[in-house]
Amino acid sequence: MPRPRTPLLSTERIAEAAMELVDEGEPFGVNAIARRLGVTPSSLYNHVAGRDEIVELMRGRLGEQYLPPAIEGTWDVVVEEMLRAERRMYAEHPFLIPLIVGKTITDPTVIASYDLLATALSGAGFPDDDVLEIVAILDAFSIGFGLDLASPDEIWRPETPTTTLGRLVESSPRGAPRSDRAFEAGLEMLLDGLRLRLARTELD
Amino acid sequence: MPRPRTPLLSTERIAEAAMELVDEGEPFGVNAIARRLGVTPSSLYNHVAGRDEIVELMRGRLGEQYLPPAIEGTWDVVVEEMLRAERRMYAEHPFLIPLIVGKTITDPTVIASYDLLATALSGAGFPDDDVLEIVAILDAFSIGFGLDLASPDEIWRPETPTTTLGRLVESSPRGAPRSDRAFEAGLEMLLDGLRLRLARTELD
DNA sequence: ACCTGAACACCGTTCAAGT
DNA sequence: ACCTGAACACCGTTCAAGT
Repeated sequence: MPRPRTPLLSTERIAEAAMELVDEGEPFGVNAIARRLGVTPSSLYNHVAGRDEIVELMRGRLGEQYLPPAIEGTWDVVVEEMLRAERRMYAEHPFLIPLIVGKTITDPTVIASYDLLATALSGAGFPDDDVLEIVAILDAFSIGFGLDLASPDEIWRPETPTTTLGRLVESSPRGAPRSDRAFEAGLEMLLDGLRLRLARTELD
Repeated sequence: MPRPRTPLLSTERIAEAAMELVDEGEPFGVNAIARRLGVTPSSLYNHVAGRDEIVELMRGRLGEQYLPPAIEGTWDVVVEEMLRAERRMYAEHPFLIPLIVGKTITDPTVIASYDLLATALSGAGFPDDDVLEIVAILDAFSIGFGLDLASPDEIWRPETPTTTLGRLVESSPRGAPRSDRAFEAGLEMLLDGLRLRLARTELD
């Protein structure tokens, strides 16, 4: 069945199938996507350059869904809203995180949201030299807590005796609730820290 | 050359070859390790259970090299020393990070260092329910900034016009120096935030 | 323009065979 | 006990052939 009159594939259909795979926690790959679409792996190469481009397609797709194109309010509201949006995104699609980690970001929607953040920080009075550094901090924060969500329920498996860790691992909440509490506490620290930093900057 | 009188392999030699591969940024895998050791891939399975166990071997190896078995000082000194140790570890072996991310930690040395941290926090007066949450924050911080080191030099590649990001990406420092500055700033925020949190706890 | 099928160079893992 | 070599079920990617 070569060259159907109406195309079987498109970047959208490929991205959609890829996201389904990722959300179900299935192993992600070109072959698996092709299987899900009832098509041969080589067919995909008529629409995308390869595996990496499919990952970037997913990043963009989620960016459109979750990241606000504009935010009203002071710089700290922008930071908070953006981090909460990323948090929701990662919480609802945790398995995407290991795939996008360490890949150059090119998707326009996602670039635009980093730009929004950088513009807000710059406008608030953070020196140019500090802005990208702060964006890096925010990113580390976001990715770090995102990975916390993607982690196995059992992060530590002590096989030797411990004085504190073992006891806590037994008794403490696991999974999403613990991670959410940690995120909230971390977010508060981060915002306080940034406000303090801006106040110090303004003293100069 | 089957069954040499003195074994060609051992977990140590395997871990060593694996680390060499990772540090050189070469693709990591069972086959590549075997090639480097001048041996058949299947030989490795006489010493390790598979790829995942080799990754955990590397984690343990680095833990022994970098993580202090004990730290003198107050809880915040413990936190700072531990994070700096992890930072050095990740900075000198950035390509390991994507491999260990999201894998259950079993290595005794690494478990012991998390235990050290948990014991210090618990002894300082942080409530039991908060300790693992804080450890999760520290971990997110550490991994987040570690990944920042493992990232490509070019994190963002704007292909559409931006108001602020593009300009900053052109002019700002890249790579390790930017990441180091961000780490230091983040560490300070984190420690201030935790001290504040403890002070609040002690008011109750 | 868009899909198939064969082919290529890889993976990680298992297992019988050899000493 | 420890290594080899063949085998298996996968990968991602390329490319000629077909309409």
